[in-house]
Amino acid sequence: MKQPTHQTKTKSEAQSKAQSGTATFQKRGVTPKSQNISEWYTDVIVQSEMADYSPVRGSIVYRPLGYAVWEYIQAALNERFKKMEIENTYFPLLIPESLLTKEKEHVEGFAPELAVVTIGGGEQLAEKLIVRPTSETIMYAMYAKWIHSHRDLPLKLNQWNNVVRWEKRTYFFLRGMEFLWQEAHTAHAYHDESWRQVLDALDAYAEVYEEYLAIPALKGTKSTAEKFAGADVTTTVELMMPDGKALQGATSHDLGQNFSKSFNIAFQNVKGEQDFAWQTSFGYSTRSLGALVLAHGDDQGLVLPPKVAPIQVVIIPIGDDDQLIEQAQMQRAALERVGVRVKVDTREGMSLGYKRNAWELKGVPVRLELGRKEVETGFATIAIRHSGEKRSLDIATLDATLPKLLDEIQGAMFEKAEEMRQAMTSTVDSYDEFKKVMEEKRGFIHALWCEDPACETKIKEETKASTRCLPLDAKEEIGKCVYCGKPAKHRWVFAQAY
RNA sequence: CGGGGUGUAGCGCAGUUGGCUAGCGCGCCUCGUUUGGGACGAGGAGGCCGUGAGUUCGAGUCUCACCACCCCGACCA
Repeated sequence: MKQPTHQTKTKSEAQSKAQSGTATFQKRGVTPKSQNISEWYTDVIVQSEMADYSPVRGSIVYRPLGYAVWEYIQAALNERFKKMEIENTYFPLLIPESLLTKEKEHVEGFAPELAVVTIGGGEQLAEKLIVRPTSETIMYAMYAKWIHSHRDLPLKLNQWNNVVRWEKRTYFFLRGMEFLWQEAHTAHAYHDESWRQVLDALDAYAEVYEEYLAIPALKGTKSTAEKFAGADVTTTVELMMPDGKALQGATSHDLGQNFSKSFNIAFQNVKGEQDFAWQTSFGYSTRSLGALVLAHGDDQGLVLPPKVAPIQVVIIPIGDDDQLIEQAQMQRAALERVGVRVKVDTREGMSLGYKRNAWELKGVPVRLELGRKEVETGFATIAIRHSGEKRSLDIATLDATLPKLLDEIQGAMFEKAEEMRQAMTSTVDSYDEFKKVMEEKRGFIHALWCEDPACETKIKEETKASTRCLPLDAKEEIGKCVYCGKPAKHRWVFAQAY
């Protein structure tokens, strides 16, 4: 089938869009999600003003709406890190080349996507500086300096920063030349303790995805081929998107002693012997914003779960008489007192329809309309963004009913995402079945695999599906590899990755 | 890195076999009338036609080179 190119497509679409306002319910300028999810995705992000393209290739600008969502995520993670006694720090952006090359697997993993500074102050640098693709190396150089005794452990530091990876192809939030994330790096005296840390971090990630972004998270371990360069074990939270592709939501790595041996992070243990620290690292990036858009958005635009919505309730006064505006402001004050984030849209010269569409596009969970009718009856008209449902609520008790409604929405959005994921999850026992699922609907596929990387590669080549993880709760199941028929012990989860 | 496409007003685009003062829609500004699902009228502002060279009496239009961006595939959070 011939794929029309983006440009010729938007050309014809722009024409139909301009004229189709009355013909369909389509949001002006937003490609329907079902028609082309990738165009829809970009349209929604740009037009909701979450983010925009920048003059730098592959790098985007996080606009206030996008950044505010990121700040809620940061707050949620910081809270959890604090409980784990992880402290925030900041390390340099530029890393001396010699440091980066210390861990062999690590360099090899990142070499193709490094940005390198060779000139500084108009002069060739004696040693090149690497723009960090991640900070293991520079942090561990310092860890070596700071850690000498078992009493210096555990050391648990996090930083919120930006990293650069020279991606060939970029995509809003999901894959960028520069992205924002947090990277935490811990060092421990014992492996059981560091492994516990790996899992605790993974739990925190899953919690934030589920409780804040309302997206179910599948926890598991990565295959050898998919693990982080330099890690012994990589654990992951995998998310299912509505188009049947999986997104790696965050990763938490057991680094063993790989880095502590190359960076000489050594300490004297309780017995007085020299030992190398057991390390972990874990990260969560702005890719999660992409997951949020994909998972919940619809043809009307963005849909934000209340917990990460900068505006949870928008009040639109219908008409511009002063009493009405005053009513709206009073409601806002009352709602703010109970912790609801509210905006009153008093902009003049815009029709009601225009405002409704504008706030729908921006994903505000609840729209509250106050007009003559509402004031007379004492009941406000409420529109719920994610379901499109409308309700009538007693104005006098909004400060009690709206917080409850927001919780209800948060829960309903998760339920909906969970149903979608279940519908997108299959268990197969033959390769024919496997291929059929990949052709028809994709999604998560649970299949027995012998854990031979050769099979993994073949499956990926033939179906585009790679191993996403071995779920943490997977039970041992003796059987035959879905591809080669050799003995297999576990059912791995496969999917096409974003 | 391979394949495709596009550069003309803030955005989306049209611009005929080269021709005179470069156009349309949306958006923007001013004034007025409006506001229960993207309001209307009148007036107005806004252009090194991606960059450079060439052909020509004359280039948005033809030729060449370059640059940039977008889309599709192999790698990555």
